[in-house]
Amino acid sequence: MPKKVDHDARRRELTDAVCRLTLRGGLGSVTFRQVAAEAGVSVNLVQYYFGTKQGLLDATLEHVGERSIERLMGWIEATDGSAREVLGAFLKSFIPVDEDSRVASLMYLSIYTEGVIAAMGNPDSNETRKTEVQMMYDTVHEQLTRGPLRKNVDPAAEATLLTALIPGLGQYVQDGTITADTAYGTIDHHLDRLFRKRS
Amino acid sequence: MPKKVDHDARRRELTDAVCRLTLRGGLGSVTFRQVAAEAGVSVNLVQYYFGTKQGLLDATLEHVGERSIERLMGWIEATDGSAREVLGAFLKSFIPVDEDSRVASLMYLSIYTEGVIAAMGNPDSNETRKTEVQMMYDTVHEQLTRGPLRKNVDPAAEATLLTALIPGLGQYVQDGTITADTAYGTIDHHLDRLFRKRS
DNA sequence: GCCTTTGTCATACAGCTGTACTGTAACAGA
DNA sequence: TCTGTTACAGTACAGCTGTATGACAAAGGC
Repeated sequence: MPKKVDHDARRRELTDAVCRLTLRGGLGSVTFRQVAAEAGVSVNLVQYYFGTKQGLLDATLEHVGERSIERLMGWIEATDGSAREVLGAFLKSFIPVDEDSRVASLMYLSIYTEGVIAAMGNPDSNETRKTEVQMMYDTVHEQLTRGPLRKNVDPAAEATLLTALIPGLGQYVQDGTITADTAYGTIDHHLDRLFRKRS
Repeated sequence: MPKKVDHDARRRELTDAVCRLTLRGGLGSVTFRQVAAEAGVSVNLVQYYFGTKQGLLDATLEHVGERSIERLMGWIEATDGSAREVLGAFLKSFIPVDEDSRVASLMYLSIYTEGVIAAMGNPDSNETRKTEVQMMYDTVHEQLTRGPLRKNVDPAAEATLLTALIPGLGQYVQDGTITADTAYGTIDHHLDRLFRKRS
């Protein structure tokens, strides 16, 4: 096989270009030609590596997701391992604070939401999204059950609330309605309401 | 002046067509030609009444918003006027339950979010969105201050949480992740946590 | 009765889109 | 050294988009 090229690296270069474009001009400005120009390659190269446009967007989301998970792992390792701390780190990881998490948040809000909107009329597919939300719910629920919770706190009900709350907080931080600190404060404040303080 | 035509009615026919199309195939399927076909008129008529496409979308959002407000007013009048009940009605009005509110929720999620995404790189404009969110926050905050609240409940912090929570709940109901009853339950449960029960 | 305005249609246009096709330089294995 | 595969570029194509232009029927004011 001739001309050994690191495919993964090349693909990442291109999906990075997608991220930069989205960050600048929104998803609407992400076209094959724009991506090619941004990455300094030919249009066909983008096709060559991703085939279709949906393939490009899917790969972008995947790459962004991978980096988000890596970031999250780092955060969790920095905690004391208690349910309260781990859950806090998990929830806060969805709040865009630096360039990386801003990109992640934006890409998810863009591609993801677009997919949801497009697949809204017909109830087929839309599966991946549900499982993603379900995973978030499950994670939150799992940490909540680890406790220690205050009296009359229902893990299932609170997991639903938190799972619905976090994307909204992230979005408001993203568009500058509130600051990241306010979002953090909201999360901490609510977690204080759920968890018993340990002595 | 010849050929008297009810402009408002005509415009509403066209924006209704936009809603139906969005409900079926997402915002991506809303084009001048599709709208014209759906409404059974010529392409140019859509231009004639709205000029540009942005004008069409803006008018659609406006019409949807008007009907949402009417619906909300009805709900509020059905309450006992207490802060707890009024706030509950206000928050629940954002949860899509019937065809009307489903359309409202979807149109906002679509047009609105798209606008936010598009205007994300450049921090200009984006004003209208902020004021909308601000209005929601203000309304929630106003009702919270009416009380009676439990001890140690901060209206500002809780208004932030609720304002971020509601869109997420609405979206999950929209895509079938949770039921409307679950969303209602989440809202009621949380309001119970904030308000003192009156005897 | 005529004329101007208004509502409506049909069609044209330039631009952009995703995708397909053709060509070609470089390198690996024979 | 030859050959087949790989990584890329250039360009063509069909389709769709929003928008502009031109024509035409109808109806009220003079």
